[in-house]
Amino acid sequence: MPKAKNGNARRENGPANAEIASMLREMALRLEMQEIPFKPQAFEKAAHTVDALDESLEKIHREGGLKALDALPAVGAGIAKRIEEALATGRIGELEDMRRETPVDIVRLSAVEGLGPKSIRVLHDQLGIRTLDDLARAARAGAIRGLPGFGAKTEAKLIRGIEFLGVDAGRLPLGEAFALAHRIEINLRVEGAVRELVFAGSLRRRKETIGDIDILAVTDHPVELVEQFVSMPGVSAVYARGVTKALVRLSAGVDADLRVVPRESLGAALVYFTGNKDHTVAIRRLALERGLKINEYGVFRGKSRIAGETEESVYAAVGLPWIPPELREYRGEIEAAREGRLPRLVEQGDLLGDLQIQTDWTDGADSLEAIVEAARRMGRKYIAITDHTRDLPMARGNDEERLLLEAEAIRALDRRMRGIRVLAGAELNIRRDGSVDIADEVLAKLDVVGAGIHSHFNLPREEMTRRMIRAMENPNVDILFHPSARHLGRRKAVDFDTEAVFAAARRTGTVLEIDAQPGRLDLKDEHIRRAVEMGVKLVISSDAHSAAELRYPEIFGIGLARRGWAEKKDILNTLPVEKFLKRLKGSKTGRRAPA
DNA sequence: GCCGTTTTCGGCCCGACTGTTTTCAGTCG
Repeated sequence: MPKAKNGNARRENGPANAEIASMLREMALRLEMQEIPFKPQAFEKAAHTVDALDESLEKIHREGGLKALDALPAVGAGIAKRIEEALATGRIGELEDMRRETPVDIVRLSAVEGLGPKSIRVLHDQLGIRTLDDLARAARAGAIRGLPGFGAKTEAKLIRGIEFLGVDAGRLPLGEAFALAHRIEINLRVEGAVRELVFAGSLRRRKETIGDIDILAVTDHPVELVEQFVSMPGVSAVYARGVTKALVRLSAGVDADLRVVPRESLGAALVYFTGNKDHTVAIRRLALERGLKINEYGVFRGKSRIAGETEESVYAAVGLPWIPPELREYRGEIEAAREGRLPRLVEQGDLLGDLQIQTDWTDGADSLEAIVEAARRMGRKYIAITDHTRDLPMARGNDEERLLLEAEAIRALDRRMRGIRVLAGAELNIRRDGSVDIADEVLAKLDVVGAGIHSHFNLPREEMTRRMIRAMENPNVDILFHPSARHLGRRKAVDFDTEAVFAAARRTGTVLEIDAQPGRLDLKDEHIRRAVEMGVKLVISSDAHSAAELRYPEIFGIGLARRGWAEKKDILNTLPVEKFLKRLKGSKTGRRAPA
């Protein structure tokens, strides 16, 4: 759960980092639409920096002024001034001008797959399209084919893209919900009225998208707390407010629900508001069978309350051990609990290594040295540096020569470092035919080789499956990175035969990655569960592109693995480095022993 | 607009693919 830093919590009234980052991104899109060279990338990079920051811009500016902003990577004098303006006024004047000049909803339009700023400009100039609705109407009416550069296929693709966006409308990706929850917590804790504050619902279950944010609070000042809640920044409408309950709409597009509960009912309320509906119904049914009644206030026999302060007491009352929140989806967890065969899930603190990290050798924001030092400080015992390879020129991917050069730099750094082992690796590109973009003899010299799909996302299932299996059959490919290649809310998972791919992973000794980037969360929970059942080994890695992202495995990855019923023994990077490498290389078929 | 073990000015966006073309523009990340 997000925790406010002790003591110095401040009410955050200015725009959050994420909001400023989106303003900068929108400026990049609009500059691109105007076909202004180079500036778009500059704004895009700056937005990335802001997203990856550990501290709030507001704090950085308060403590170090304009100079401190200017010192941030990819932020220079120009963007620093715009950030300062945004902090002071909540807006960037230049962005407002651009919006007035071309009033299109470029953010949502460019979220449609295959639709970029140049095309948006054409659609606006020729058809007056401003919004996603305009676009959907025009596409369905067949008004888009026939525009210069557009044809029937593009039109159909746009319709598919719009429909895909609509599927998840009204739900937030876990990463965004998490950040939002963190801000809410800070705002509620600032006055000191809260004794306990916990998030329940799908956020606590770490579901990949969140429909609303459920908050439980214990307080001696319920009226004040509710008042604080409904008047905090980011609330766009108040649906309900009472002494024990308030429901608001957030400008981020989801609802937040606050319930004030008595201390002695916190466990019962957590059970009541955490599980999905089926899980909760099943628990209440078990209670009925025993002549008990469960509600959000406790477990009752007749009028006497027999449990409810802790979750354990509630589950115990119906004859079950405590069930971890991530399992409460009614997917067999109740039977497993009753029969004493709940998995011993991987836990926070179990991870010793991180196997996918990018640096500024390619598209990462931080230097090799900086990221290794950050990993060491957070307690990692080993990390693999896996910069991109040549097929990804936009990420300045390494060719063989540069890859070996980087490996040398990594090994030199490893010799200097104490307390952390630094492994030389790469993130290869899997080509359309399943081959990879770096020669075998070079791969054989690396410690950790991951390969992932970065193009040709729409191959038919059989071809995609063959492609993935062929990549895993390469004796030098240790890990399949972000196996389904999805981008939450933006790009669907590629279509592949999971049974065949997982079987091949097992047969070839290839490890599957659980990519903890909040935009990826890949593999997803049910695939993790199936992979575990099939005996496939997994790693949880950050896919970090900056030091701040190194914490993704703990924030998102562990929860995801737990949703997939993964135990510590299923996750290879819970092993110490020597054992890890032995397992990684030893299980791989067709691999010649290193000379 | 940002950046500097090639540079305080002149580089940065590289290449494959798709769908639209009939030699190319836009998107991908």
